Amino acid sequence: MDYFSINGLSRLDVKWSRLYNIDPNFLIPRANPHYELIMVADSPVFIQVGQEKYTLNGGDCLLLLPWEEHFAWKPGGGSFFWVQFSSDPSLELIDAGDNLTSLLKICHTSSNFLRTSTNEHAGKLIIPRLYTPSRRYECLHTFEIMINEFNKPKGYYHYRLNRCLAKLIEISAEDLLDKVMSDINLPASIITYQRLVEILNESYMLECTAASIERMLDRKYEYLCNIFKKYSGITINLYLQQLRIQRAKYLLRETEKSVQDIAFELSFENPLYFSKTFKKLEGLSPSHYRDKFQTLLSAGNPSLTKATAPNLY
DNA sequence: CGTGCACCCTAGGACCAGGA
DNA sequence: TCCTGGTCCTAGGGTGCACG
Repeated sequence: MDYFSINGLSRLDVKWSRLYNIDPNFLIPRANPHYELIMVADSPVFIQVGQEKYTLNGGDCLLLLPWEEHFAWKPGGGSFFWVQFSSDPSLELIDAGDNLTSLLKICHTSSNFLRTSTNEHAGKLIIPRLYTPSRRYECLHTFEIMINEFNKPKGYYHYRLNRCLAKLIEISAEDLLDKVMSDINLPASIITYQRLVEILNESYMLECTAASIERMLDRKYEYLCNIFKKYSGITINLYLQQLRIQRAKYLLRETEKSVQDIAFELSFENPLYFSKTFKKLEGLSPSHYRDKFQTLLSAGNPSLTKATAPNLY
């Protein structure tokens, strides 16, 4: 069984959505450049994807990858809803050999608590290639809404289409999570981890020492390092650095404060060390970052404001 | 602001205790 | 016996300082 992981902050874009009544043309192999989600309205649907033959019944869903060849492996059949969409970043195929339970546990409990600007810390959703949603009538209804929006486009219909697609993906991911995780109680260390993240988020601009964190959580710092690394995949120090540099970038863009003042504001006792850390994480020094931003701002793009300049976040 | 260096603190692994 | 929470130990990475 194939599974895919999709970043919780992925940009989903619906390209097309229709109800397809199966006709003889479906015997001819076809492929398209986008992801395609199929949901059977009238069964059966005899569909072959690559070498795999499926007989889908009402309510069954199947996810096809871009350029994946598919066709009817025998004549006849009913109809299915389909939606084509793009995703940025792309969906990742998960090796069938992986332990799905631990993977879901990690996805369910990990880095989504971290408050940084990078997409890699967004929670991931795991969805199966082939599934029958428990809320199938809600899914069918959602497909009907999408097709209606597509047939009579008005107002912000494209935005509503994308929301519908996100809902279909969410239902699929929630189903899988419920099925696999129903008998698993999350360990107490998750609670400690959540409280730790909360403390880091609130105090990253102040002096945040190992001793003070130990006091606040009444746990050995070594243990806190362990669970933080376990659930987030990064170290406490790196996370604090990311939060501080994120704030530094904002101050460099939006204020006239000197690099030294910003360093002190972010509890860097040594401005030189601040520059070094900034360069390590961002690839350029604070002053270069500010210069680059100013250059972009005055490069003639009238829509570029301080709050919207790209490539610098 | 970049680089080199020395020192110290952090993080990871080993280990233990307790509970199921 | 396995799993989870927690502690101890130590290698090496992080940090701060000096200098160009």
